[in-house]
Amino acid sequence: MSETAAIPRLPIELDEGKTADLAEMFRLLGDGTRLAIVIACLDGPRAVAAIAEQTGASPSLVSHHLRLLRAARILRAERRGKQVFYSAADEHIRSVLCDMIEHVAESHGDAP
Amino acid sequence: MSETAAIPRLPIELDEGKTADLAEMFRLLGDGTRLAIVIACLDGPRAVAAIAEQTGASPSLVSHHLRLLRAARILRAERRGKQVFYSAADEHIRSVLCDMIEHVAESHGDAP
DNA sequence: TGTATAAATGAACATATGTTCATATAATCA
DNA sequence: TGATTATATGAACATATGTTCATTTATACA
Repeated sequence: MSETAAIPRLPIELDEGKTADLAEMFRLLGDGTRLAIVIACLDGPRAVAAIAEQTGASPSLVSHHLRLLRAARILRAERRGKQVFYSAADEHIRSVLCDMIEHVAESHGDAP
Repeated sequence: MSETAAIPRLPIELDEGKTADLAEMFRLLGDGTRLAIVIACLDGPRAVAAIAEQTGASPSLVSHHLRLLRAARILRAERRGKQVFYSAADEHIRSVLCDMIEHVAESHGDAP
């Protein structure tokens, strides 16, 4: 409404390195298959085969993506016998997804 | 702390199409140059040349990226004379960034 | 031990993507 | 009008990236 509103700032100063780290995180969520894998792991630990079935991707492809997601600490792995269960590393991932969902929802059509 | 906590769910059901839309948004933030451009526009409208200077990218490259960010409604454009000012389309973008910054901060080092 | 199941890994390939350079459009002012 | 500044656009290229297929590692069970 006004042109000089008090807009909250980002919690840190973003130098080039931190920006690159951030971008890397977004890049990992920026693939449909990988994002579906992350979403499949949001509601609790899922085995690789289960993720493959739910997402429609091959177990091999899922495993490749899981390695990246695990390395980035987006997902965490836990072995139980022959199976390895993956789940979200923390709640920030869920928050990020919720905010982006709201953004997409508002962008698609309802201009006040 | 317990193994069956009440975890809040995502605000919508994500079918394949919506997941792809979401991924597309993350993909756009998943490039260092593009993310720097978005960040440069968070604190108010910035002209293209100013964005180029702040990010160190060429005006041409910035313009290419701005077109994608504008099309995805991540940034909005406003012309004033010869210059075009870009700013964040809504506050969700900022929220997404804040959450991801916190995620990266927690992932980098402090395991309890 | 050997067999079966689950997951991980490596190589190879097709495609997508970021960047640069040259050129075009838009707007202001002499 | 012509000249200058500010963005935008298109083509071309080098590189990155997602996927598949074949192979390997790991665990459980007979």
